[in-house]
Amino acid sequence: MGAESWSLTAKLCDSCKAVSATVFCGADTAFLCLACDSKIHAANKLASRHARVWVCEVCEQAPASFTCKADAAALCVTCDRDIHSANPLARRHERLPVVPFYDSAAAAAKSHGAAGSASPGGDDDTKYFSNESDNQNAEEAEEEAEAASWLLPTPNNAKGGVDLEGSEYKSADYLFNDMDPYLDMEMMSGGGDQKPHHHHHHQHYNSDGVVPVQKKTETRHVPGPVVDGFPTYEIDFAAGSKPPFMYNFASQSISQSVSSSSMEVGVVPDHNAMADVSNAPFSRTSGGDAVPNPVSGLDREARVLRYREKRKNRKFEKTIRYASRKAYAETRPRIKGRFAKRAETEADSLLAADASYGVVPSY
DNA sequence: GGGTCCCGTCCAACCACACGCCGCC
DNA sequence: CTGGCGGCGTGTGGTTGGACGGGAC
Repeated sequence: MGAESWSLTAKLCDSCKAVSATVFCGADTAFLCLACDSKIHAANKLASRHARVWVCEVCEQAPASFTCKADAAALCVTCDRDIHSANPLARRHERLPVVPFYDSAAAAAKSHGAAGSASPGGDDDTKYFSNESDNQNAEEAEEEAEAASWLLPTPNNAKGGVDLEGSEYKSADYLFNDMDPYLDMEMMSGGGDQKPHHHHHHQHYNSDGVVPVQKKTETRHVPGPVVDGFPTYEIDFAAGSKPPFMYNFASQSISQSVSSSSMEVGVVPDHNAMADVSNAPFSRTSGGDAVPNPVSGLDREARVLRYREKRKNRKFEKTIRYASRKAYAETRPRIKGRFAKRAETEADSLLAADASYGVVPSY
């Protein structure tokens, strides 16, 4: 799964014009495929210092500006707003400004699993959840980090362990202060999110849920004015931290029609709003020459739909941590679906089978 | 419009046990 | 400090009962 599987045309590599672009080089203002990126940016020392970012996974037309941990996706400003302005839960997704990489895109893809976008080689499932990889430790660390990003601090934690003056608690509070509590409940169930430990749909907003929140990181997100229910950020990067590779994040009226929830419940998008969104220009922080307008409203709608489906399949599948346990569970006897005690004879035969396994029988 | 019934959908709970983890020696 | 051992907790999947939503009456 990946860029190739998207039926709509992704932006082509500015260099070879043959393959869809997966990275964007700000210095060159060029969209490049993996191969060309490696070729070009390994050419000399100067080129190797070009900061690159992934191309947005949704529109595949613009440089990613944010990485959504919950969606495990890199999104451009417009798509980020499309998707995360939809509802309170989506708004709570922890998004971090995309950090540019200077290494080869292939290497960056390996080291920045969740930060990647339109996946190099096309298979971001592998990137996010490669289960048989050689790089087991890095993978586990990545998984842990991702899992951690999903944990919602309980109010107790927020009050006790987290500085109330910090942005973490305040931002969550901020994000919820205007929410419609009955909006987008299906995010938790229909969307296949990690299961809440409470009963049924209407109880999903709980303090101990697993819905991620905007968390305090090395960056400080200072909520600005809410634009149509969506906060505008002023991101203040702490001294010492690298400035993010960002594009403008202009306040703009935005419809909530293009959203995870609306898509998932089949609400017909407001095409006027779609056009409004898709026509939103994104300009570069430097240079000022405009990047081509991403995609039409319908294209965007289709892309977002595909993205949603992709995310659903990818992100919310049950994660098997121990394949051996899975294998064992599948072979265990059951009674009405419940694990049953293994009959002694069966256990004996299994033991015998184990004992004899690999032993050359003697006659 | 409100109440009741029925049907379809969703999901937490249940079970046994191998294995990972941790403390102890 | 290291390795072995033992105990405890965790994770695993198919089925089911209960709860809920929505439509019909």
